[in-house]
Amino acid sequence: MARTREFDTEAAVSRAMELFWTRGYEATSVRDLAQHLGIGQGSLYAAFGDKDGLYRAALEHYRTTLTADALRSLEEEAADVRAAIRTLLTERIRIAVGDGGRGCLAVNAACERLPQDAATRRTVRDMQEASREALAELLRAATERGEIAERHDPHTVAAFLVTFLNGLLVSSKITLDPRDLEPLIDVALTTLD
Amino acid sequence: MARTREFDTEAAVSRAMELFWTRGYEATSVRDLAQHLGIGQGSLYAAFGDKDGLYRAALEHYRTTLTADALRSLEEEAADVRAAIRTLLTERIRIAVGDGGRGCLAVNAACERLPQDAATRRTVRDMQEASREALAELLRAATERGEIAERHDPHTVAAFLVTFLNGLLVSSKITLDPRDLEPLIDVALTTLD
DNA sequence: ACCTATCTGGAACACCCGCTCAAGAAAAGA
DNA sequence: TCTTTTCTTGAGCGGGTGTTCCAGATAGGT
Repeated sequence: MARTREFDTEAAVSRAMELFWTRGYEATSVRDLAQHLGIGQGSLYAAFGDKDGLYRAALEHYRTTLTADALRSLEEEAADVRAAIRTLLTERIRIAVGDGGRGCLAVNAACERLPQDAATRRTVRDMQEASREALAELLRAATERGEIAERHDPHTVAAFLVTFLNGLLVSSKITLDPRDLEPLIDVALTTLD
Repeated sequence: MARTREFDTEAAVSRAMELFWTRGYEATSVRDLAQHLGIGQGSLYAAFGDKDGLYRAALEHYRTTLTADALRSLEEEAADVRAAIRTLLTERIRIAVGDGGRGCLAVNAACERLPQDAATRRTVRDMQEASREALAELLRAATERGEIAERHDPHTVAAFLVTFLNGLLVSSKITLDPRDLEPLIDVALTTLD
């Protein structure tokens, strides 16, 4: 009864995410996007409303893929918190130095679009709170097992780790060599002793 | 022999810095800038070359004013490293949450303009290396006095603190309430025990 | 008081932006 | 096969961009 959409929406969002990630929001034009996604501008607007709509879809895509990766990574090493956290942070650095130092889309979004864009603030805050809570639960369990010291509240340590990760993701854009950053993880992990 | 410039260049750079700081590079138009500085666009281009030139001048102004503040702050509490570092980080948070969460111009610059802009990468890297070295020297002296433990190399701890500060400056844009962030400083400072 | 060099604001330029719209193409039901 | 509906592309719209240029103003040297 009607013509079907020719392009895969999720694949398009994924490609848009790549572009926004390395170039930022303002520096990426709708023409660049349409060309990169392999569709016309009309299709883009029909599917996503406007440039900002596509950006939010990209940010949401980033959240889900990253969350999935992180959860998988954490479950693999549930036995050793330190190892689990080290793996998590190391992996995030590895991703962030890619493409000449693209960093983290969420951190980039916060830096470029805040304080003006309230929607971005909410999205990023939600992402970080989810990470914080997952880490807090991990730390709480490890404290119960006696694996780490009790000098700090698990929630506070979790918040510390999330903020430290923000820092690593910024530094990844400046430094590019993971070997300069990885030793900092060891320092951060001594807060668990 | 010639007409003299009517506006104070440094004051103009300072006001440009304010605008770039809260809005970012791309989202700030040359017309906005000229109006905010109270000069015509012709004068702006005569004095700074182009938009990017004014941005670099603003970033340089940021570096000098911030460095001056930081050095003054550090010298005041040279007797107690922990207090000195806590004061430094607290003060930076206080500035970063201002204006609805403007963050740090250097961190914002890195996030918005890297990896494309090599000049910005160099400037920001230099700023951070200077901070790192100042902190490393502070930590080295404190280690000699037996004030902090020797489990980590001072240079590594200094790099850790700079990266952690990057994280705080990002989190300041998202969270806005210093009281949510200050406890994280205590966690970070336990790396010195 | 005149001349010259540099300043001044703002109009004008070419270009690119985000976005819309019209005309044609493709799929599914009659 | 014809119709209907939604897809497709790309030209076009109004407006904003970074930048240039010009006519007038203002200072100091002669």
